[in-house]
Amino acid sequence: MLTIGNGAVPLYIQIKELLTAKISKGEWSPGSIIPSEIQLAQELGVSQGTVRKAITGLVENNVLTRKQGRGTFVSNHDPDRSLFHFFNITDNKGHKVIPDSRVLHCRRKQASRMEASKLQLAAKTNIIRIERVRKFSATPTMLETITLPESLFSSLGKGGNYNLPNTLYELYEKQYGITIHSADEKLRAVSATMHDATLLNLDVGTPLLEIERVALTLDKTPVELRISRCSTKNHYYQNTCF
Amino acid sequence: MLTIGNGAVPLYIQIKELLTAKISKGEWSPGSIIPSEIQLAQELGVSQGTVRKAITGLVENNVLTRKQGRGTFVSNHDPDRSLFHFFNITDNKGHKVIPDSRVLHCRRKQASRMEASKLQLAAKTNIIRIERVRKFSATPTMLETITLPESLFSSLGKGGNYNLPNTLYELYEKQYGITIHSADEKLRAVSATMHDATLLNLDVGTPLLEIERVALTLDKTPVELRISRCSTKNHYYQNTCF
DNA sequence: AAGTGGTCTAGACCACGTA
DNA sequence: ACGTGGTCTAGACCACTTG
Repeated sequence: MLTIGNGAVPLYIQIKELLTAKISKGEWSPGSIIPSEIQLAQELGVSQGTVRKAITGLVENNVLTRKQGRGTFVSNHDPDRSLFHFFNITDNKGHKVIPDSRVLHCRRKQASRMEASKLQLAAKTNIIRIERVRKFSATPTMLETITLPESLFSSLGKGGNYNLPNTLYELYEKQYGITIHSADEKLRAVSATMHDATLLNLDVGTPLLEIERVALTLDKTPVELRISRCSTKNHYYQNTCF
Repeated sequence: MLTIGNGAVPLYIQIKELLTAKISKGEWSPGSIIPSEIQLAQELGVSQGTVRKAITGLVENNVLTRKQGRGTFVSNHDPDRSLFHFFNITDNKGHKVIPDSRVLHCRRKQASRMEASKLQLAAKTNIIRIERVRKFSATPTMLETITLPESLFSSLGKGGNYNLPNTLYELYEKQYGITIHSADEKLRAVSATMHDATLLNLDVGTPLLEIERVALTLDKTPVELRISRCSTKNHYYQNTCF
């Protein structure tokens, strides 16, 4: 089962990859319990300590979640014990407030050059493009354009059903079996266009914070492109560096 | 030496705090080697595994650095094996390029309300305020205003010596014994003022990315406030979320 | 009571760097 | 050759959850 030998990859790394693969392949699904450390150790023919070290690494990566006395679980996007927020916007007091959202439209199109490139799709692949406004305490603050490969989310928003939940990543997981695990964000300052200005109730040319996010699954496949244009009059983007 | 008992804090956590304290107090200085795991285990009357677990935690926090065959060292800001970059600006291809910098002035003032608040100083405490322009491949791109408590950096920039190094954190460490360990950043989009526009060779009103950074020591004392206003025409702020 | 993760120990062996 | 960190084992005991 496991490779062993001189100059080889450490056992706990191999186990980490093995467990990661099981989750990526959907053999263990988000929220479900995995075998106990002792059980895994027996199956793999290693000591409990080695399995433990592998699991510890995955817990630190937010892939698994341990619950003392209960067991170890595959992390998920449930709203309570949420995987993580991915939401770095706070109000001017530093409080994280989740906005509500109103979908403006949800259209099927061919990927633009930029979308195809960011999502690593062939040119003109079919995509779903959602546009929505997010409000913080009744003030429209963010304008989001979300692009998804049609092949992975084929039923999404069909039949004019724009009543999408606020927490899309939960939907991706439950409805389409796709768990977002990490995201790359690029931030720039831009000027509000006429379109932005109308929807966010601002003057044309107002500086906006543009967040271009590519969301990735556990195996680093890009599955969502999200471009947010955000008024930073009463909010800011918060990041802590170590 | 160590507290033990039921419901107590785990040993490895206590050791972690003990080691952290030694570094905070300057008993072990940046770049220097600490006693071996075996030595520490004997001194503290615990097993090597427990010391190891404590050290592992600090390595993950970038407080210590392990070198196989040599020993464990207190992390520092040396340019080669650098502690970390704290620099999230990249060019449009995603390459991290370190800019050069030109100091415009370095003045002794009383802290503004905002500066006193962010640095947790009493009102009107003496501070040093540095303003500098940073260029990426000869193009002026960032305008930085750096505020430091005068009490900690008393000799800095005295006698009109504005010839400050590009990597200030290295200077703080070597010259003033202050090691920056983490930083909180708040990002907003703002309009270029006349002042910004002149120095960055832009039009007034151009959107700029403003980064307000408070840099902290290991014991979470704020020691630097840095406000950067950055043109994002050819660069962006990069962040990866997990 | 039984099973799970969480802490801690003692010791073996390996890989690496220095002298 | 020696000392360092890196991996791995086997087993003890504790804390927490569930039946």
